[in-house]
Parts: sequence; structure tokens; C-alpha cells
Amino acid sequence: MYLKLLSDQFELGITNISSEELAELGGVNAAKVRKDLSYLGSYGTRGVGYDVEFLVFQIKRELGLTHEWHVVVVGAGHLGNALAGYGGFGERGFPVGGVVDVDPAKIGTVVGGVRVRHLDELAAVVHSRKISIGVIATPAVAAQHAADSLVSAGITSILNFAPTIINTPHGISVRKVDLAVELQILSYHEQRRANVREATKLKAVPGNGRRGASA
Amino acid sequence: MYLKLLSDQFELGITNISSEELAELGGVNAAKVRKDLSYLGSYGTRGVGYDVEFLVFQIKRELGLTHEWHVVVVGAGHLGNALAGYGGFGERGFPVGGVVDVDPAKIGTVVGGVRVRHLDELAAVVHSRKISIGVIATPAVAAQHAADSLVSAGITSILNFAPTIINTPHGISVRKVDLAVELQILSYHEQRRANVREATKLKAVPGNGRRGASA
DNA sequence: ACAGCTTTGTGAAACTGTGCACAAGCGTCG
DNA sequence: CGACGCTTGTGCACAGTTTCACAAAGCTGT
Repeated sequence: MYLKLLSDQFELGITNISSEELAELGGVNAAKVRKDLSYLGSYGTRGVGYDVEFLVFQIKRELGLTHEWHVVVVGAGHLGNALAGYGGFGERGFPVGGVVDVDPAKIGTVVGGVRVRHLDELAAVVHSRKISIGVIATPAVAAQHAADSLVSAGITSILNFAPTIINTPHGISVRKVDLAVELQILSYHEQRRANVREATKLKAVPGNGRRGASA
Repeated sequence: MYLKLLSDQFELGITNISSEELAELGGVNAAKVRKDLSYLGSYGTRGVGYDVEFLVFQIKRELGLTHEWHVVVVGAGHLGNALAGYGGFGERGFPVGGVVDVDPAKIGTVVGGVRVRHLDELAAVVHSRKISIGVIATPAVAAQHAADSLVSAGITSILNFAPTIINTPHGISVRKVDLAVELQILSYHEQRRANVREATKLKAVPGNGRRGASA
């Protein structure tokens, strides 16, 4: 988040920023900003603030963003297509270095500027581009097989968009993004709002409510 | 997560489950499972466990998933297309009730079974289907305008895929999903692995390393 | 009816994360 | 060159979360 905010500020020509301003932009507490940034080292100047460009560099260095990381996408369906064609990945330092699928109808088609190859060729794709990050964009049932294939091919980090939990050997980093879960969380808030409206309408049984929650 | 795991187990024909088993499936502590579930009420049976189907129903009820929530997607580009065509939304109780864009070339085209309409018609779309959840799938620069339009149209929950922080009035629930951020987190782990390999290779300066982290 | 086994529900303890408050340090101005 | 205003870096306290540990309770077999 800090990287995003600071990069944006730098683009706007801001060269220096205080923890207070950064906290404002990120919607968090200024003390937390300073504590978080102190993890990188003492790069601020008392009485002045932080040098935006320098901080961007330090964060990138810590996150390993000083060079590009090619990623390989498994699954060339709707989601795989969108991810490969998205463009936002390349811009942020994660160009799509390969797309694989098992469907013969999809193999050979071009997605996001890359020709789709068969899952069996995954190891070759991975090694030719020294890829270490794999993205799973398959249906849930195929996700585990995709994960196993990625691990066999030598991938050590996986971003899983399939709505299922995948098992991997120790030492593999896995992140899961489940779009439906995000909507469920919003649904919960909506439900709560509806309940509150109901309770207000009935005007009765105070203290019978549920634990509070904010937006 | 519990909802997903329990639904899966139910599909497999499992009718009863202990906190221990559920913890195993979710990769968490059994005591935590029991505490989390106790929030819903005392629905377990001591010596036996939890009735899977009953628990699924209770979780759905609490999350407000006893009925469908139509969503409106703002932005019919790559991402909007993928989201609307994804199918996973409808399956999980969030059918796409409308898609809007500002690009005349896109208006009128059909995305995910829905005809794309102009952003100006957003309020009409929202009201006709009683939609309360909006999804922002626009470029970053258009995200704030999309959010403002959604709020004006009466939307109270927003799922933001644009890589920017949007400002909304108090009382609006906002969730942000930034695909690049997920990759950055994986990059961080990769970087750390690379650092560890480097340190091992050099074999020197012990105690000069960084704080530990797991996969 | 009761012993023995299993599993829940939950206080208490341990741990983790957040925010406050202030000393220390930097730049500026008189 | 010293006083003053501003901002960082961090010790400490508070708040929230996770785990432990165990009493309570249900089921089974005798």
C-alpha cells in the first residue's frame, strides 16, 4: 500500500512526505506508518519527513521489485484470459511469460500476447524464462492438479484464483484470492444494515442487538 | 472459509464434522474453529461434533446469503468482461444484474448475458433490480468517478478492483482487491528465498540476517 | 443407571498488533 | 549560535486475537 501511495505521489511531483500525510492518504494512523517504515531502516529526516523517491526504492528493494518477475498462468478460460490480457500485471513488474491449458481448442491461441501451450510443456515454459511465480486460473476441480504441476515444474510461489484450498509441499508460498468471498463479506455488511433497519422500524428490544461493526 | 469447506464436505456426503476435522481442512487451530462457530450460537453436539448441513445454513443466514444479491459491474473492459462472464459469481449467489461503461463502442454489446448500458443509466439499472452491491472494474483514473456514481445511484457496498483507494461517504462498505499487490507479496517471499540462498552460499556473517519468515 | 470415551464451549493465559506520548534530531530564523 | 517549531523513532500501555486447558455434556455399551 505504501509503495502504491508513494509512487502515485512521486508521479504528482511530490518529493517529500510526512508520516502524517502518508497516514492520511492510506487511511491509517501516523504512528503505524512510522513503525511500518522503520522496519526498512531509519530513512526519514526528523523535522522534515521522508524522501518519496528514496522510500519507493527502499520498499521496492525489500519487496524484491528491483527486477521483473515473469509469471505463468495456468488456465486460459475467462479468468486466465482476463488476467493475461489485463496489462496491469506487466505495468507493475509482473509480465506474463507463459499461459498453459489442457484444452486442445485453446492451445495455440494467443492470449495477452502469448501463445497458449499445453500443461505438459509447463516445465519447459518455466525454465526457458526462469519463472518462479505461477497463477492458477482453472476451475476448482483442476486447481490441485495445476498446483502439483507448477510445483513439479519448479515454481515456488503460487497465486490461486480457484475457489478451493490447494495443498503444497512446505516451502511453497501460496496466496489465495476468492472473488466470491469478497462479495460474501459485502453481503454480510448489507445483511447487517438490513437487520439494523428492521430493528429500528420495530423500535423494540434494545440491547438485543448484535456486536457493532463499522463500514 | 468455513462456509466453503462445509459446503464442499456436504457435497461429498459428510453429514457430521468435528472442530478437529474442520480445523485440519482449513489449516487452523481447532479451538479457534470452536470459538468462531460459537459466535453463531451453540450449534454443536458435545461428543459428536457439528451437523454440516445445519451449520451451512446458519452461516449463510448470518452472512445474508439466504437470497441472491444482484451486483452491477462498472467498466466493461478486460476485467469487467472477465468478472461478468466468470460464472462463479452467479453460482455463489451474486448474479450480475447489470454492466455499465462510458465507452460508446461498448454500450449495447452483451457481456455475461447482460447488455452493457451507459454509466448515466446506472441509477435506473440499480433501482430496477434492487441492486445494493457495485463492482468497480475501471482503470484507476476512473475509479473515483465510478464510486461517486455508484453512491449517487444508491449502492451501499463496493468491491473495488481498480488499483487506487477510493473515498466514499461514511456508511458505505468498500473492499479492495489489487491483483498486483498479491503478486508483490509473492515477490517478497521469492526475494527472501533468494536472500537466504545468497547468505547460505557466502556462509559468512551469521546473525547479520533479517527477521525470520515462513512460507 | 453408570463408566468411559469423545467433543464442545469457554474462562484464562499468552501472544500479537496498534496507538499514544515524548525524547531526540533536524532545519530555520533572528 | 541558540531558541523554536516540526517530525521521526520508539518505549510503553492498551486492545484484540489466538491458543491452552478443562469442566460440562452427549453418546455407547454393559
